[in-house]
Amino acid sequence: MSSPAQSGRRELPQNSPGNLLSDPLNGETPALRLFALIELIGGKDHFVTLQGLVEETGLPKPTLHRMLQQLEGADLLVRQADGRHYGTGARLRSFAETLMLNTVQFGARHAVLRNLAAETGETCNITALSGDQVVYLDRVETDEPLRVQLGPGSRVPMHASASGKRVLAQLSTKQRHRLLEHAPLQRFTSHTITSLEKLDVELDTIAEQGYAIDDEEYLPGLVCIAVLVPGDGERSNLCVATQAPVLRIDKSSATKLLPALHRAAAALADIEQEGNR
Amino acid sequence: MSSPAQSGRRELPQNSPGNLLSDPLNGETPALRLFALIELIGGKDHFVTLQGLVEETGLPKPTLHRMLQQLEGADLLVRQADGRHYGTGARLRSFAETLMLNTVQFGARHAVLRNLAAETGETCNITALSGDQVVYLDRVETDEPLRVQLGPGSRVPMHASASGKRVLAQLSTKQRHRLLEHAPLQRFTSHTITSLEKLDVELDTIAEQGYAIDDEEYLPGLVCIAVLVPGDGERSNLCVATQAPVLRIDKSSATKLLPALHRAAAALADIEQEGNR
DNA sequence: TCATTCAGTACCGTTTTATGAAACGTTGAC
DNA sequence: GTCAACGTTTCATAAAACGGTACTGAATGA
Repeated sequence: MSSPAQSGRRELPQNSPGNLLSDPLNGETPALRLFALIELIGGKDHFVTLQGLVEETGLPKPTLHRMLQQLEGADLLVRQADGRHYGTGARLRSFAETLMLNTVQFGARHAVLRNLAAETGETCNITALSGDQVVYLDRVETDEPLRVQLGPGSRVPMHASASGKRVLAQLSTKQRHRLLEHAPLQRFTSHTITSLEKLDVELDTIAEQGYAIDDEEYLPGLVCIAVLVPGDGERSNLCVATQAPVLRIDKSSATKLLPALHRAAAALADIEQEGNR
Repeated sequence: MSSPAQSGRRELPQNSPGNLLSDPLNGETPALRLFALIELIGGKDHFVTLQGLVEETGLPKPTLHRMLQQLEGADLLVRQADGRHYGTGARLRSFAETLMLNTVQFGARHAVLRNLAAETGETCNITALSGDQVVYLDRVETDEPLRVQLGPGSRVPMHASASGKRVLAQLSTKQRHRLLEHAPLQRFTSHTITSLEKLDVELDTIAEQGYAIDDEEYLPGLVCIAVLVPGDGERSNLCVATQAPVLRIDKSSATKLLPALHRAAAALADIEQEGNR
């Protein structure tokens, strides 16, 4: 029962270039700002004070005070004996442990991915369609010094990525257009497909051959090849992909990776099957 | 002065009528309720759906929907391939790991470890399962000149380490296989267990006897013995372990360290339970 | 095929929280 | 005693969450 087609909307992430990790403490909804504060404090190997946080974050003092109070009340932070230094609380540590313990699913996925990366010698990703963008769920980097940086959690448009195109290709023309019509096909490189007609042709080809290639359509010099991870039904929005600089792998030689990719996809499908209870 | 009756805007939980358990999802401030939702989802070893959460929490559907949307937008949760199951996102996992690395350094954990190292005269570690590998959270080195170098933060495969095997041993056969079957059991030494069947036998033995031994399975000449640090619930992914060259401690003499290890594990469990101070 | 069902999503008036400038307390250094 | 640096409280305003109701589209069934 895969239902990838989602109604077009959403204006949440708004990951504009300058705003990535720069200050998650500003411009977000209060709850997320609170969480970002926890992250900030939890990421330090020393205690923090109100004043220190004021200087570091630029937030008004009363605001931070209220936030800390709230977190302390929830036992997420703990005030030290001197009353002015905050550290992480028991609940937070317990949470971290539970979290790590219950990521069996993720662990299994990661193992498959690492195996694939070892086989291919290149950076490998697991991606999923989320909203109207492709999100990187997990990644294993190659050892090669020459590589592209794109952390897990980052997002990429559908029409300019191998994974995005592969997912789109399994939809009917009508469904594709419904997903695409609300956002223009933005151009990133000279190879980016920016016309709906050309994209349709490309997607039909992809549907036929089973794999998609991003031939420097998003980042110059970066080639990527993606195959679907089959889901319960006939459609899926999960992909596994390998990427490399065009210097090492070009559009034609990329197909040599297909056997390994398909093997990994089958393994991931197995895992997914178990995961939904 | 610790005055328990805090004047102020927020009355403490004081579970109002009709609450099943201590219900952190009701009666709290929105931000904390959001966090409680993350905890709820992160504490499960399977994915959740909107409908399932509605039934479990009793919160109105639109409210939960909004919360999930918010968390997904922040990359704290990720929607699975079918678009209706939610799981923990990359940001959350990365947060958990950072947290464990940082909370371990200062504070009582390190003291326990140092004490254990003094008692045993060998290098001691605290480790945790992260993804599909074992990560070293903290370590105290022996004074002996002959020793092995493996810094904190470094990773080791599950099937070839005492800690990894000890953690695996508490899982069901099915869960173990889900984690292991899709990536080969890589061989490191002639002692490495590379067959699933043999590993299963070994893990069952470990579950029974309570401790795991790495008998030169990862590095030639290195023996390691690990026990679990009990957590809140049944399972834990935290281990404490001692390692030494086979010249000083071999497979049979390693069990002499067990009393000290168990004492340290109990101490660490206490620390986890109580928070600090 | 068309009707039905139901999980998931959007809407929007109401209620609840968060916000932050300013003022107030408290502590400790000199 | 005065000062300075922080932590804490107040309060009018702005913003966000809330949740009943209604809509949508995919899955299911007749």
